[in-house]
Order: sequence, then structure tokens, then C-alpha cells
Amino acid sequence: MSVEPDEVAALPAARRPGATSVDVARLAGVSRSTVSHILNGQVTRFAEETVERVRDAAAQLGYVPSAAGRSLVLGRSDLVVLAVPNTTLTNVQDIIEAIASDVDDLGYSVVVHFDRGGAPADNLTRLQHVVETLRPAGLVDLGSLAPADLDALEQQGCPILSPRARHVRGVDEGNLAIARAQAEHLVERGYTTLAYAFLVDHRDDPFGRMRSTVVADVCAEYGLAPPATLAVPLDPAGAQTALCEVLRTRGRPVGIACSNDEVGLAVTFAALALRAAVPGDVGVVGVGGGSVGQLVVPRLSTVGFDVRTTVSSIRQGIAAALGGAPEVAAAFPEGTFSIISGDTT
Amino acid sequence: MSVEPDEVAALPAARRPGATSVDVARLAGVSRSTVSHILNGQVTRFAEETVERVRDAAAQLGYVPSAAGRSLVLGRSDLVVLAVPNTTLTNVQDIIEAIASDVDDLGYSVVVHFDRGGAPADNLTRLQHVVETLRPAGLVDLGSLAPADLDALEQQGCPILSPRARHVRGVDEGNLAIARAQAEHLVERGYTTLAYAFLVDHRDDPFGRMRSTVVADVCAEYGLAPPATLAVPLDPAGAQTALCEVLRTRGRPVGIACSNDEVGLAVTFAALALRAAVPGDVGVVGVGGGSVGQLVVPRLSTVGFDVRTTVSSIRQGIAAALGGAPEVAAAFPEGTFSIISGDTT
DNA sequence: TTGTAAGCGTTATCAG
DNA sequence: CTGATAACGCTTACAA
Repeated sequence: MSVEPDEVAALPAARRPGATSVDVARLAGVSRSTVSHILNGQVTRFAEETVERVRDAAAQLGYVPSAAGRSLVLGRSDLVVLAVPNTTLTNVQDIIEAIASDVDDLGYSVVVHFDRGGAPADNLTRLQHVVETLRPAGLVDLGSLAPADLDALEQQGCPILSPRARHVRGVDEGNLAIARAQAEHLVERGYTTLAYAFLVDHRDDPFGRMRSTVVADVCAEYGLAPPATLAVPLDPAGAQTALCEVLRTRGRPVGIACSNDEVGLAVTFAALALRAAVPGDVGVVGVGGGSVGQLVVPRLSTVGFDVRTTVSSIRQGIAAALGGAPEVAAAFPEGTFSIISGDTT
Repeated sequence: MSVEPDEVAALPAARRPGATSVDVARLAGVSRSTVSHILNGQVTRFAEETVERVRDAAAQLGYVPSAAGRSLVLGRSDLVVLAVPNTTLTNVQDIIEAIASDVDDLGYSVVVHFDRGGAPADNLTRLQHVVETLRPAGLVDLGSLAPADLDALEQQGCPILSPRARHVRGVDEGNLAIARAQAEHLVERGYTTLAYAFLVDHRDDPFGRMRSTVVADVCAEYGLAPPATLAVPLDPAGAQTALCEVLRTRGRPVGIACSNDEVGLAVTFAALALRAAVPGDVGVVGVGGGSVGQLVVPRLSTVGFDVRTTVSSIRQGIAAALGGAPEVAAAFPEGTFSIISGDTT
């Protein structure tokens, strides 16, 4: 955490408001353009000694090129905008951190843009404004944007770095796989009445909507009644109320696909509090596979996925666009999403 | 999520690579400087009609000032760097989102900078590089930086927007309050042997270190033996192993202060699996008060705090520095941190 | 009340 | 191999 005072003081040589390329040029006894060329890797075409001198001078002055200057002349900045959906994604922190880390390594910085509750069009407008102002090197979408939105952004001259998920009837591949895994698992376990549990109050939850649609599709395939839906708050009393209502209208047994592991826990412990058998009367399957569901008793059945795997295609997209790595397939590898069978189904 | 195609197309009038202030000036029949003045609020000194014309022209062209141009001439960008510590903070997502939202409303954008595992000095270096490159309008620190680091950054010309926490013996006020609340609660409940449970593998956990120090202080105050420490992984088997070791060396009963609620749950269910009484043989208190600990049975005792309260001083600092709001006291209001008494103590 | 002109720090083009 | 020179888009004295 703390750093030795000497260390701090010693970092870049004393330098009040930042050296510019002019300073470096002067110190090295060359021109600004030479400095620019050399510092940007056009090394081969210069005399060894000149290169040396320029590099020394830059190091000595602690010269750091100004992003503003670069951006102005290049027409785009070294920023990458990260659009984060307004959803309780599993592990958003980890996802953001992983992406930021990659972007960082490529010499870019991440600007976060959170979707807010409210009209999707407003969010798009805000995002477009940011894009126009910052002229970023690219945009990474974590799922808040529809294909049309991405098209619009791209036409505005902002490259989309995240792989475009194929949307089928408005549902992307990942959410499709997750919800299908949940529903089919419940059916396999013998549940013939299904339900989908949203997290209450998450104002505009695109992922939840997609997934409940998929669960409904699966029900139709198997000739089951359309799933009930319930809005579960993350407190015991509220969860019990919500669950009660479903049990009343749909009877038992009922298999409940939950929008995440926390909701899964809420439903599970609500059922137990209501003296319903889990599994048996109530089957519960979450999403995430994060540790918390696996720590408690009963252990939560859930759809697990490795954040790294899920994010890796995004990271590859970034590396491809920004770092010149080879482009890669966008599809999730087989087995990215898999049922972790716990004690609740 | 999706937006009507017409809506998208209609947004800014057709405009390929962005209109500049010259375009606006031409359309309005004035000079660039007039445009600049008017669009930056120097409205009073111009003829009503001119102001109108300029604004119309800007709107019509969908003119958005280039951040690069502004930054270059102003010497600083409209970016705010957010330094995030390498810790399992409770609700980092919410914190980042809240701050980003505020910053956004003030017309700035948030650049995230995550601390990584590894030498603190390396992180500082990376951060300094970002600051020198971006010349941000300010920096918000979520806890990764020592006072000396902040001084260094500030001397580099980067305003620190987050209130500087008073560090006493290297521990900031918040962590002090949290750990003290944990320890004193356990003592009150009759535990005379305490322990501190870290989350395993969190490479460099400054908050955990601070808090275990505080727990040790409290032990000393009450004339108790120094606390044991244990590293708890978030899986049942590993947690049981860790807990077993403590029970072996320290006996029972033992009161365990945990670095967060997940660790608290891991310890709680590990104890139950080991046929230890909770509470009784093992007392557990977490930190966070997030929903998950309150959903399960037994309900976790924890130190709760409202994210909004905790973050509000930071937000006020931002508003003060960037938005011209009045400066405010940095201290946490009374009762920001309070024990939520559950079934585990 | 409005326009002119200079300069912020960088990179690209082209001439030497 | 190296160096002028010209943008890039914006703000801001200062001049009219």
C-alpha cells in the first residue's frame, strides 16, 4: 500500500508540468519530428546513436506524450469505452477488471459507461455523446446494446471491439444457453410446472427478459404450460411472499429458474421457511456458479460458467482490433455453460 | 433495449465525421470564437439573436466539441480517473456505478484504473503514467492509495477529488470503525478468543491487513491474547480445513471476524459441518450486510453499512471540485457502520 | 458586440 | 537519415 518516500520522489526527474517533445528534442539535439518518429518505433531508419540520444533524453525528462495532442492529430483517442448493462451481471467487477487489464496492457485506457434505468434511447444518446466527444479507439459492449445500436455507433466511426453476439429473436447466444440449461435441467429432474424468478426492482433487466422468454420456449417444446414469473426481493419475508403466490396459483411441485444465484438462495430459503420440500415441492436452479451458492446448505443447483471463458472472446476481439492479434470465432466454446448439480433440484 | 430505426437515424443530422466549430460558425454566419464563447456560457455579452443562431446551428449540425481539442488547449481533460483497490470490496460495482453516474452528470467521464496484484509501487507507476498521459481533471481514490501516493499525484498536478481519509497508524477511519465494531461485538457476546479470517488468495489485501491490525488492538485493550488469523477459501472443504486448524490451536469458543460476508458464510457453514455450535463454539461476524448473508439460515451477523452513505462523501468531494458545490466534512456520519445482529453470534 | 490570431503537443508529408 | 512545415479543433487574449 504505502511506498517509500524516496521511491516516489525518485520516479521521474523533477519536472513541474510535464516535458513536451520539444524539450526532448532540444535535449537530444534533434527536431521534434525525429523525436516523434523514434519514440513511435520508426527506429530502423535512424542512426543508432540518435535513437539512443533521444531515448535517453526522453527518459531523463520523464517525457510522456500528451494524449490530447495525439488524439487531436490522429482523430481518435487511446480510450476504449466499456458499455455496462443495467443488470446484476454475475461478477461484473471481475469482468470489468479483466477487460480493463487487457486494454491497459495494449496501452489504452478504459472509460466506463453504465446504462441507467430509464429509456434505452436515453442511454444510447448518452453513449453516443460520449463517443462523439471522446472519439475512442473502440467500444466494448457487455450486453446493453442491440445490434441496431451497435450499427449506429459503428457508422459514427467507432469500432465495435466486442464480438457481435448473434441475436435470435432478440436473445443472444449466451442468455439462450443459460436459460435453456436451466429449464431443461428442471424438466429432466421431473418438474412439469416451471417458473422464472426475476430479481425485483431491477428496473430494466434485458437479460432477465430474454431468459424468461427462453424458458417459455422450452416449456412449449415439452408441451408444458407457460412458466409463471415471480419478482423476488432479496429479503426473506419478501421472497416468501413472492414464492407463496406462485405455490398458490401453480401448486406443487414447481421448478424455478432464477435470474442469478442470490435470487436462487432467496427462493430456496423461502421455500424451506414455508415448509416446502427442496427439492421435491420446489426445485431451484440459479445462474452464476459463484462461490456463495456452493458454500451454504443446501448447496444451490446452478448454471455455472467461467468468467474467463465468457469474457475471453471479448478479450480476443480487443486484442485483434487494438493489438493486431488474429481475429477469432465469436461463438462460445462447447461446455461454457454447464449445470452444477447441487441439493436444490 | 432496442431502438426504433427511425429514431437512430434521426438523431444528429447526417454528418459523417463530426462537425467542428468552424462548421457551426459558417452556418451561423459568425466566427469560431463567437461560437466558442456562446457555447461555453458567455451568453450575456452577445446579442440574443446571435446566441440563438449559434445554438441552432450547433444543434442542426449535431455539433459536439472534441475532447481532444479542449484538453489540448485547457491543459487538462474532462476525464476523472477512478483508482480501484485490489480487494473484494463490498459492492464495488455499485460504488463505481454511483460515482460514474455523478461524474457523468457533471460532464466528465470516468476512466477506471484497477490495482493489480504485485508491488504497490508498480501500481503507482502505472497510475502515474495514466495521469501524465491523460491529464485528468481529477482522481478519485477508493482506498488503494497511501497518503504519500496521493501527495505525489497532487504535486503532479492532478487534483484528488476523494476526501483524504485520516489514516491513524496506517488504518483509515472506515476500516477502523468496521473492524472495531466486529471485535467489540464478539467480545460483548462473550468471546475471549478472537480470530481474523482473510479471504485466501487475495494477493494484496490492504483492507484485510488494516482490519486484522485493529482486531489485534482491540484484543490488547481487553487483555485478550492476540487474534489468530486464518485464510479462508470460498469452498466448503477448504474453509473447513482452515477453520479446523484454528479450533485445534486455539480451542473453543472462538469469535471470528471475517473480511466480508462471503467469508463469513464459508466459516459459518464450515463450523456447522464440523459439528461445532454456531454460535457457542464459533461466533462469526462478517462485513457488508449485503443481502446474501441475511437470506440464509443461520442468518449471518455482520457489520452493515449503506453503500450510499459510505460513498456520499466521495460524491460530495467530486461535486465540490468539479461542480462548484460547497466543500463538506470528510468524516463518516455517526452510525454509518452498525452491527446487524444475526444468528451467528 | 464580434472578429483575428496565436498556440496547446502531436503526427504526417515531403523536401533536403 | 533528418528536419521543416502543416494540420488537427479548440480557447482566449486582444484588437476592431
